[in-house]
Amino acid sequence: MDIDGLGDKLVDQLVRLRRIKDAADIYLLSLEDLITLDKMAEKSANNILNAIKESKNTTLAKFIYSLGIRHVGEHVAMVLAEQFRRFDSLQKASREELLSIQEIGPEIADSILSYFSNEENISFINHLFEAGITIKEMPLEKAPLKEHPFSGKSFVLTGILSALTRSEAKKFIEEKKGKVSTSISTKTDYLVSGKSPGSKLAKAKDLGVTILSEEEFLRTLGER
DNA sequence: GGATCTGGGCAACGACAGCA
DNA sequence: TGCTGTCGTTGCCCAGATCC
Repeated sequence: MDIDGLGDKLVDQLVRLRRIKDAADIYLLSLEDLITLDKMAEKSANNILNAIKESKNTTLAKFIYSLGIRHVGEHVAMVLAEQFRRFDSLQKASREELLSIQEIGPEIADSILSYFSNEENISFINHLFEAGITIKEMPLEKAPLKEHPFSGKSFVLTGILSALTRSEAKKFIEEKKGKVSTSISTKTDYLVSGKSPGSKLAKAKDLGVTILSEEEFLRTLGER
């Protein structure tokens, strides 16, 4: 659910002290529950409570990703959200429906079916909704986007970006119908190179990939 | 000011999907 | 069936925020 400030050490403490039994209990935590933890004062506790509150209203893709279904990461979760639009539709999906989706093969389909056939998982999902999680509605039909230079192109990001974070850059590319990958291949169209680029820059040059500086990327992003 | 924790970033590796 | 490209996971490092 991408809650800022809630890392593994804190979760460890919360579980150890029996403040939470599963992830849904995080949404029932109070200031008193947090403030008594090690290395936790009022400021941090309030930051975490705000982050928890903000994460309650989430997107379908993020919610699917957060369930931790094997083989379903951020990308596959987005594919499933685009396809099914509603969480209950995904829950009821048949193997055939899942296999008919581009990028979903038998392993992933079986993993999803297995997850939703487990009663413990269903009870956990119900617990999350009872704790106040809401999923933002997805429009039935997406408004047609004007063709953008990034549309249909494959991107890889390297180095430190100064004007935006990687996740923001990724979000912007995806909004323009581009795709973000983690490794350079012959199918990569653009490498966006920030400060202190890694080995990807050399590989991109070898493969003749177009290299964009952060400034060029932002300028092109603003086009159309 | 040191200690601790988190988040961001990179790299490596295994697993998966798609294709010939 | 093997190959290629992509994705997910994990581990490591570093910088920044916060606590004590």
